[in-house]
Amino acid sequence: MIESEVNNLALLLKSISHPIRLQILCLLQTSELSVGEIRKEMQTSGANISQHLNIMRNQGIIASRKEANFVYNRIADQRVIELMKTMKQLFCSIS
Amino acid sequence: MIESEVNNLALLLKSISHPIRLQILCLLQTSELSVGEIRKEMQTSGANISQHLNIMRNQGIIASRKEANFVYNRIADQRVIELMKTMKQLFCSIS
DNA sequence: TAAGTATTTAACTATCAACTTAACTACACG
DNA sequence: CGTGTAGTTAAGTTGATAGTTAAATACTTA
Repeated sequence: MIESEVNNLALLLKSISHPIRLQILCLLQTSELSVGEIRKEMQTSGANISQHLNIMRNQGIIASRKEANFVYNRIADQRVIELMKTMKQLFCSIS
Repeated sequence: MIESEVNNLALLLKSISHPIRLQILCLLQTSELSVGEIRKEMQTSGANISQHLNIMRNQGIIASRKEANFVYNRIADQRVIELMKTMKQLFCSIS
């Protein structure tokens, strides 16, 4: 791994190394969801979720589209979906 | 993923989400190395490397053995080796 | 045992990350 | 228009993280 790759990968990992962000990525593995739909599955404020989504948007991991007054979110990078799959297989009992 | 798995995985990812720690893991992919040998490959102080190694030891990712006055380090968890391989394949041009 | 090498630890400073609250924007619909 | 709902943003507080320096430990060898 060259230096820039190490740095970029560290940034990417940092942006997913938080329980709330990991859980959001799990939820988005199969389908696009609005902020409110994500929120229903988690125990924190909407502001907090919005901030965590923003961290991942800034990293290019999550893309959003607005429809009416809902914002629908999806995983923007297929490699992150693959990475999540691998991590589930390696670190979870039932993936 | 259940809640405890999400939390543990977040801790694990956090402990590798730093350029220095990622680079150390790269170096240790194939062989065990002393702190000094690791240091030669990197641009930071020995104290700093020791601190980063300690973060990964506390997480159970790295195991160390002492021989004479060298401390040899290796990746203690085969799953982390697998994870590194996957990340290289996904995010590096030449893995 | 004294001096040298390898590594760790402690103390400190600076920077960053997370959460809360409240204010704000955007859109829908009566 | 005004009200309600969805989501974002800003400000402030608190706690965590990173790096530097210096001191301490552990071992080796003369």
